[in-house]
Amino acid sequence: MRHRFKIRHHKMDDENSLIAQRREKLEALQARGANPFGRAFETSGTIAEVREKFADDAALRAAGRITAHRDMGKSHFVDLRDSTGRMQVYIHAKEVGAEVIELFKLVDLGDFIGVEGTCFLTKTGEPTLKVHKLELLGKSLRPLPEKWHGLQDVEARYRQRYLDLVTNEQSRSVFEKRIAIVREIRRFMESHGFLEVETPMLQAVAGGAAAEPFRTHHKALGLELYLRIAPELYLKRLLVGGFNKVFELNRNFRNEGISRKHNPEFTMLEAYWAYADFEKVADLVEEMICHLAQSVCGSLQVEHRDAEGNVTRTLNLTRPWRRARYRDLIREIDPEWFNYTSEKRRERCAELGVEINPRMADYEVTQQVFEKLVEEKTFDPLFVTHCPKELVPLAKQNSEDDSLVDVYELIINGQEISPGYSELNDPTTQRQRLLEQAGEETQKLDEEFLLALEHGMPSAGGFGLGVDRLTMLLTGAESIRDVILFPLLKPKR
RNA sequence: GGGUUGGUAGCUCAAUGGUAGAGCAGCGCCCUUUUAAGGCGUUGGUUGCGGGUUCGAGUCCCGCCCAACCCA
Repeated sequence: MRHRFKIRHHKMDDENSLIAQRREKLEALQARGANPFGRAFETSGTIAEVREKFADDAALRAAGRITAHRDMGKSHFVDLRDSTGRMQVYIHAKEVGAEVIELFKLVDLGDFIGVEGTCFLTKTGEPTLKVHKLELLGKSLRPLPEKWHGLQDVEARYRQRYLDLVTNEQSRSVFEKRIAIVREIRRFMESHGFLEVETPMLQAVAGGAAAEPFRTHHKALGLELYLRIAPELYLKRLLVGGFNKVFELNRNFRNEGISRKHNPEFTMLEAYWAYADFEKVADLVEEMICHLAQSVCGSLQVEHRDAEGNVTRTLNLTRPWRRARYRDLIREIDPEWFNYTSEKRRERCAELGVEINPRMADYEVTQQVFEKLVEEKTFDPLFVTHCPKELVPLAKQNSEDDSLVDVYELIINGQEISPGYSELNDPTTQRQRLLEQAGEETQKLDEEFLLALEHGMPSAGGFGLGVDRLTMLLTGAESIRDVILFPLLKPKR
């Protein structure tokens, strides 16, 4: 910003001159008795609201961050921005007191200011506030990223998300959508009679899923604890306790690899519905995701775009969604698949370009085919039902075919989005399954949970829904890091 | 964990092994309604870190750090 402000060119050791200059302006402000970091400032509303109230010659007050400055000599145009929009502000040397001009000389791009001004339209028709009062509300000591390209560096966008949000419109829009998704999930679940509950994140036994947990320690109790990998076993205790419909929408933690689809902490919706089954749950999830798409994207046709704005894919969420049995989907790849010997299946994998390793059991080989040739190629919603029990050991067995379990796996956009179960409520079977799953590590058995089941749990349907992945598919984000405000990164240095 | 690509000024990006540059931002000057304002001038660098090769390294080699993508 061009000012007739004398900069003393003493260079600080650990700072570049841009920061030194701003510090000098800060000191100059303090020397004048101005408060560079401001106080409460009454406004006529958010910037979007101020724009709505805009009327010729009306006096309005607005506050925001300065993101641009156009210096015309005696007159200055400043862009004031908040999360709701942008407002042009006009400062004229002869029409405003010398005090305001002196103050304005010490203001930089990135500073927060509050102004009071009169509405007028410029020659080009831009609604503008002609300033007569100006107050500093927060001095910025570091320059913002460039106005035109914004912050491009991917690493910096994750580490300094605040700069990403300030400069990149599309990034802020993704997070606003995420916020709306979370809000609408709560509204939807509550309007369907589900109660939101909170269950422990610190658990003595990390159960409810097969995943590596994070360990932590409780000092006063001298107790080793785990961050939960799932809330399932506590939510089921609540069914035992007589709650009919419960859900929890919160963080889970898994101490595993990081990828485009995985962050060590991630947000899940998990819900249990007494006297329902996986098919009723599937109906509910279908209805909910359609509601979310409609309210957040305004359509059931969800378009994904590349950086240039070209549509790369359109997901069609129109109901009813396809439901198909696991084995039928495999037969669509190869009608004879289940008549083959183990050896023949492995040969077919090679022909189909599906990589397998020799240690895999037959059902794992089939699952590889499923993942590569069905899941990764399915974009419109698909409920996969009647999975083999080996894949989902903790669900209820099918009453007609005990090699199958009563579950669905919902696939959208080539990813698993939501699993749904007819929940296992037989304590004896549940104990056997958990024992098999725990193997040698019997300390992983949640005896308190099994005790609860023995008191009687109603038949129930349950489901999980990955909120991060759902946000990815509704916003078209390619990476989970683009839908998590502060994804986990290694500390720099 | 493996492979590939990348890390240069506050930001966005250039630079055959031969004096590290541009635009924006900043600073100075001009301009009384501009819109990525404009014009003239100008400051700013431990090229991620550490070694090596070379008369000479941002560039080539080795190691390390961080990130993105792919694979496990």
